[in-house]
Amino acid sequence: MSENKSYSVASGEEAVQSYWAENETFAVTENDPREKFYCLSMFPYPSGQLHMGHVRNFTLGDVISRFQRLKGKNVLHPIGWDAFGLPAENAAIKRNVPPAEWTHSNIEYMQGQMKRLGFSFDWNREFATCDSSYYRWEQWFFTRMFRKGLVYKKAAWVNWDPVDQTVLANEQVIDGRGWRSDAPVERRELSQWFVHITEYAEELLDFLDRMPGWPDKVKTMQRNWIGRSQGVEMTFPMPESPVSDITGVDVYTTRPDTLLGATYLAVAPQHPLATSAAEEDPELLAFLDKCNQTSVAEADMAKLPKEGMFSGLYAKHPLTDEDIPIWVANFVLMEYGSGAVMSVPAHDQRDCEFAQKYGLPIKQVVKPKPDSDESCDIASEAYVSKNGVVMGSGEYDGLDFDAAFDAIAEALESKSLGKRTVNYRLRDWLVSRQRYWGCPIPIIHCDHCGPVPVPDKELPITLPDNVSIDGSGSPLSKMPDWYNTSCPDCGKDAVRDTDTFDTFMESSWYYARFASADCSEGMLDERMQYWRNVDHYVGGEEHAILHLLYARFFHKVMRDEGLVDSDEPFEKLLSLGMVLKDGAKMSKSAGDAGDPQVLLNKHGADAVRMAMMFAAPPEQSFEWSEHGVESAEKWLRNRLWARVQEHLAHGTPPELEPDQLNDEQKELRRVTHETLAKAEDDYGRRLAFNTVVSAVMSMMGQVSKFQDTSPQGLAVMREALSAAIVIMSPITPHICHVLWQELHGKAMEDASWPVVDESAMIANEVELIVQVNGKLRAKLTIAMDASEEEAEAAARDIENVLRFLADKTVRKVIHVPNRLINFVVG
RNA sequence: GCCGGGGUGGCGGAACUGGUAGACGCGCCGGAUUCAAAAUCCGGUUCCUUCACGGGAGUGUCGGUUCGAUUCCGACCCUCGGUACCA
Repeated sequence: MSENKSYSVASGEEAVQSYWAENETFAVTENDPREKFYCLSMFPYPSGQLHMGHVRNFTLGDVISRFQRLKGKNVLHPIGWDAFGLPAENAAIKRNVPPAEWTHSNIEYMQGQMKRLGFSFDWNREFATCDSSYYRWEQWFFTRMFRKGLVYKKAAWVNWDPVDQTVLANEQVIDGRGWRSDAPVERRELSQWFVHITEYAEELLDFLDRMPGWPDKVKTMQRNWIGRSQGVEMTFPMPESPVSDITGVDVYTTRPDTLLGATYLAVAPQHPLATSAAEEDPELLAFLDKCNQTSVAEADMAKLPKEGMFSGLYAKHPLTDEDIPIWVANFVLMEYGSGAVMSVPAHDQRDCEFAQKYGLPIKQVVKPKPDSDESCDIASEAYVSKNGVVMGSGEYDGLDFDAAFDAIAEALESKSLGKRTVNYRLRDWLVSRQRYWGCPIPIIHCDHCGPVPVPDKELPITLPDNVSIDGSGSPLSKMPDWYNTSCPDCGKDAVRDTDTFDTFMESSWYYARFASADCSEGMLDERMQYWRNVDHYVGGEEHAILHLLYARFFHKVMRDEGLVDSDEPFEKLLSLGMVLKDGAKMSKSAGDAGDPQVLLNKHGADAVRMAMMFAAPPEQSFEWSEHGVESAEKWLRNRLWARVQEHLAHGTPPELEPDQLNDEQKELRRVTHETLAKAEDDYGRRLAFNTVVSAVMSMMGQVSKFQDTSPQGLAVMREALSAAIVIMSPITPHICHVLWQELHGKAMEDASWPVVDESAMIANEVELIVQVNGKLRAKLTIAMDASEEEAEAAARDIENVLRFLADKTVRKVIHVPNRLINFVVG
């Protein structure tokens, strides 16, 4: 072995990558005696090139996979492509390149980048969601959901670009205008497919309490998103309604105790009562038009100043029969609930501000309890507490929240004007998109039979490729050759649905497909039973709600269809913080920010991976800087590589004999085993890969100072270097592969995590902190596990401590063994 | 607006269960090596004060609990993510 052998990034890493490819090192099967471990990084959208957010995501998944392999697991670590979506159509419009072609060339390029980064993927299982062999089973599954009654059609409001004559995604609406046409967006009502996720709301909520492997932060967000509440659904009757099938205004409230304080109703601008009233009121019509010229995005709506207008209509109060005016308000969402709310300005802050603005009556019906210290000044702000007692409500006066809730609910129930209900903020999942580059919805519309699911034997319904995309309309709806067909039930002329699925449909079950990626007989096969449940799912925090909730829902529906036999898809979740560039999330819309290619060429994959892992703990967002990459490369070359080469030049040492070591040798051995123990804990439990790196750096600092070339000195050195290589190998697998081979003549992938020798970690002395009144005054080296008496005596011997104890009385001594002793003086 | 995070030296971050704030690295400063430089190696580096020993302040802001708070509680400021058609 040559002492001068230098570390070469380019040739070295690519040779190791070829070795992995030729040996299919990371291809796994189900016929394996080891315990299985399924590690999955959220698959990427093939946007063109990887950005540093991808590098972080896949490196983290790779580190976890490689660590679990060292721990003796049979690790499945697959990769695929979330290939349908808007950017491919945008590219088609802009550069006149077909979405399929654009997508496939992006995939090819990004595959190359992934291989160059050395990820331990089982490439045999790779697929893209735009492969008909994949989406075929999504179509098949949708028809199962259709037959189960889990899907239905309903009108929904979309952003409409009046110039391009097309539906806009929220992202495509910029300051209320279409991104290409710059025309003010309008709202338009379309008939759309919905999936009945609310039917699973209770279960989706309940299981959050049984998912210890998920971060509380994500579970809290999902809980709030589902938004379960208990309240009362009631009707404000309208004996003289202008709309024939409306006989009252339905509202839901969680505060029936304040019902007697309701002074007006507010309906959404899209509510049938509003549109009806506007027919005879040009001013109201103008207001509705104005309301309909905003995007449908909740964030945009919520930022609008709260505005409203009286509709001229009244409803009857369900308990008092009083006339209650009906207002139209821009903050009421048509999509949520019944599109109408009852307003109690005295006890709801938003209602209060609205009432003040428009001079509507404010009627107080709850007051603080006499012994309460709550403040209540209805003139300035609403009193929203549930701890008060009812007043000004006749027979209900004096009741507390619970009693008033029940009494008023019963009164409404006895008049058949209301009932107690559980309500969810969660809305059903709108899955239809008026776009081309997505999975065609497998439904045929027949004038005689209605919507009919495409029979299994006719699946998949593939996308036509001779399509022209010019940014106007919905491409499939302009292709009669494609959509004209016959009804599977009656055989008469019929048309295909020309919408495609929301791409969250594809990402809701891909994790399961990886277990049986090549199965052509069904959506999943028995191999899913072996791999079932992703043990560790790694992905960005931006997916904390939508993607993860849809995937959990899909899993439960698959379970109810007998396709999987567990309740939840992901045992453990690692929710990654954002990699920011100039303070914002890296994404397709942010352009090419953070292309790792230059860094890979210059410093190699190990250095890029190491710099990324070292930069911050996984859950934390941070601003990416390239500065760490060069220093990572230097450390690998000048520390790890150099120390191993020096060591190899001394030949093979004898067997390590722990009992024969001198103090210095014991000390290095203690550091080695403490580092191993810390790294194992950081990898397995804490997921703090940044501190794994810093621990190894510290350890290598000790190694560099250790100059002992005696036989046992070399043996201790060899143990230390071997530990450093094993610990680093999940993060910097290429250089570790080479060094391990040189040190042990064996393949790195056959190595296993060393057993920590507890006896090597025992120290004789500890450093004790000495405080006076909680302030650090001295440090003290003392025997391990010294008693309080010994510690106190030793501390009282220190000059600086005595200075602070002089002419004071020690009132208390706090001793935390092996940590500190604190004198409380007065 | 609403929901959920985050805020620690010049910078990225560490401090794991309330017990030494600033590990490790970048940057910077000094030294060794060199004819010189690059590369490499060694040392220093929160701020104020002190010749020094030491002392004081300090983890977004203000307040609280505690012998002791980056850590727990309350209010606020800033910032990031999500907000249902970006993925």
